[in-house]
Amino acid sequence: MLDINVIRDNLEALRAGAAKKHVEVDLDRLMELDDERRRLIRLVEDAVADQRRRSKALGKLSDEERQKEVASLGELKEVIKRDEESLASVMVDFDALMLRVPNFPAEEVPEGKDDAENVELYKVGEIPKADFDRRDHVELGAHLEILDIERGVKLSGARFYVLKGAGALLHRAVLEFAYQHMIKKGFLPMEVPLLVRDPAMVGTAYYPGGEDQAYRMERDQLSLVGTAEVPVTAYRGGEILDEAELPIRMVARSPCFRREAGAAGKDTRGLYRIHQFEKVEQVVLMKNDEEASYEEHQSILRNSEEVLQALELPYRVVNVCGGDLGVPHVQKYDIETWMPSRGNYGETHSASRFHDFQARRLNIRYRDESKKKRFCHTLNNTVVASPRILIPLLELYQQKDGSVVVPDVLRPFMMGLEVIRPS
RNA sequence: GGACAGGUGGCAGAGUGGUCGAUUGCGGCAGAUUGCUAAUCUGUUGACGGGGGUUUUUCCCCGUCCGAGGGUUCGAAUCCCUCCCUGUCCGCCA
Repeated sequence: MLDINVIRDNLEALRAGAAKKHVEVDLDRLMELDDERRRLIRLVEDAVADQRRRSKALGKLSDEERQKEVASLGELKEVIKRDEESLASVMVDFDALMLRVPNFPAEEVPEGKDDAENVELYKVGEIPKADFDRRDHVELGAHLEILDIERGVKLSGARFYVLKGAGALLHRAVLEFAYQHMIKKGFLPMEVPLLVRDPAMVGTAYYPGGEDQAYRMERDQLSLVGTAEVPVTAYRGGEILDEAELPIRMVARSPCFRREAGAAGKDTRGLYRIHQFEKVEQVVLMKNDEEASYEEHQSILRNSEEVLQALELPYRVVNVCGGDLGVPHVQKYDIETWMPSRGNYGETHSASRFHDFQARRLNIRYRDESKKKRFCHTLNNTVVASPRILIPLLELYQQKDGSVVVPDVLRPFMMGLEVIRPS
């Protein structure tokens, strides 16, 4: 959410920003609603002040005067009630529209309407050539008996899977490796609720707009999170922090649930697009400083690159274009890891910078040196998401004989297993 | 799930229809006192919104906020309803 005053003062810049993001938002209507809202607030408050004064003065009046005054106040009460109802109805529309006003995209965000126009910034690692025909992860997984998609679908439907044996171990190993990597860097490990109330979903800007992508337990009014970003970012919601506490760097490992509505028929093979996966996510809460925020964005991007480099997986970093940005974003970098079966890089990480957009919705503030309250800045990035990362891991580490070598850094997390072979 | 008791300012804790935004204590901040510290004394001390003023800071006026939302009333922290949360006991349960 943006400050209404900032919106008023930068209306044209915001229009341009929304256009860059290819987001439709009726800012003229917002201005009308804001004018009406301010007018009604003044009207109601002046009337209430009058009502209070006259009500208090009732005791000093004679019986006859009091009777007349009470009758007159009764009429005033009706007027106030009517105006309050008008205000409430304007506020409903105003608040709903405010939640849909997109954040300003950064200068360096490229123009473009969808992910095809994301701009590659750099590549790391050579794409290895194999002197044999590689199997894709689905075939390989079946051959090694570590991945069972058929029975996953039997249990839960399309886009579900079962990992077993060394597959289950590899999944947990890559997550644990990433988790510990972040803890060593000073991030605070967190275990958080995965079912959250609406304010957490709205605060992180998944709602409104993303309702179709989330599993919502209507009976309990809770949503299964699609990322630990939601509970971890919302964790300090409503609080006023000490500046000395900042930045707060947190890391959480959690299951993630996504409906993938609208993706029917897309990426149907294998582990790429699934309803349930696990992710290690880094989240930063920091002071309200655009330059520091930018630096932190670079820093959380590097943290994840370190994980891919330790796994020796080739990847590239892209600067996400306006049309592929979400409503809350200032800027986003995706990391795409080389996936032989796709013959291309596939998205494995997403590093986001929001300025105070989420913090304003979540009401996370701190007192700065001059004791002034300011909204924090928030950022986050994937550290690793599995099983999607198992696609390049299995496909690139496979040997001619159909076995898969376990990357060195993961062996300690796999009870020393060095090579995955059929049982 | 059932029964009971509660939710008041950073914390503790008064207040049961009318100068209550709220007694008091602790904490915080400022000052006094004292070689320093501690102790003591004095003062001060919330959030959000609207308007004015300044437009960096300070300031002034008004409104709202006693878990949330609704209701009764000329007037609600105080009465009523719904929901949320906490505690205790019972039931169920990984």
